[in-house]
Amino acid sequence: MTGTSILQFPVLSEGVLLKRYKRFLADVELKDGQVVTVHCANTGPMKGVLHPGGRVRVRHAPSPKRKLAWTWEQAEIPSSDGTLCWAGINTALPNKLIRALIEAGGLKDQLGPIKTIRAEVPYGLNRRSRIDLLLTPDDSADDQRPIYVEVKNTTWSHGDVALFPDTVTERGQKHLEELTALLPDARGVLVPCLSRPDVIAFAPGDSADPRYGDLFRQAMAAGVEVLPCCFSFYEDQIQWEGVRTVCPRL
DNA sequence: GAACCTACACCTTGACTTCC
DNA sequence: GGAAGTCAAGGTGTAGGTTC
Repeated sequence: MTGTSILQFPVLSEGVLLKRYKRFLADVELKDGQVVTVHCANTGPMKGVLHPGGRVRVRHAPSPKRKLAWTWEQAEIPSSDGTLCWAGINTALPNKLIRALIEAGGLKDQLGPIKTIRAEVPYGLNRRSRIDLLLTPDDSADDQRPIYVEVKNTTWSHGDVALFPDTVTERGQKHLEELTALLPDARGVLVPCLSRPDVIAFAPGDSADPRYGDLFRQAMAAGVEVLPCCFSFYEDQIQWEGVRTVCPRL
């Protein structure tokens, strides 16, 4: 079912990134010349996708509850083959994307038939962490263990290999340890959401966070499953490009 | 009991402040 | 100087209270 639309939404507006500042904010010049301040839903260093002067897509979502009416959703980036492609930068999107993918049966081969999906379920030490998705296998599944799914968004790449993290992430390290600790009573699944279509594999970003790389390899050796899911981004939808291979080390 | 609303916790990471 | 805590914006889901 690769190439099928997983999420659809109203057409995004296109503009040019002027500058990003205070990590949460960016100024974008829209096609009509209007300059708007947009919420940047990605507080990380955004390696590989932060290109002032480059084209971006933003969503208009005015609300009394929001200070900013615009949200930065996508950025045009140079792809591994030298052409241009669009990448998703909103870190809140991958959870929805992976949930929609599972509900559509896109990971049935890897996860088996699923009965229920719950989001943000407390788990881990003192239940102070929350797993992104907790899956309950269908009664017909061979493996009846609950499936804990941790989703990570990545836009960084080296050549055609996607990398995560792009900076030291203690939280990411903790998530790997907690996923490993769930074994063997449950299945622990790490889903790197590859928010760019030009990558063919996934590897841990050792150069950014060597400890994360070590924990990643330990987790895989212990039985944590890794399912890098690749997506392509359009102005009105997101399509699934399939599961990519895992390189334990770049 | 169902539906709705509100409050709260957590998630993302880096800059800044406070304290030892 | 280093460690720890706080804060920033917005989204999401859960828990609990209220209403019908």
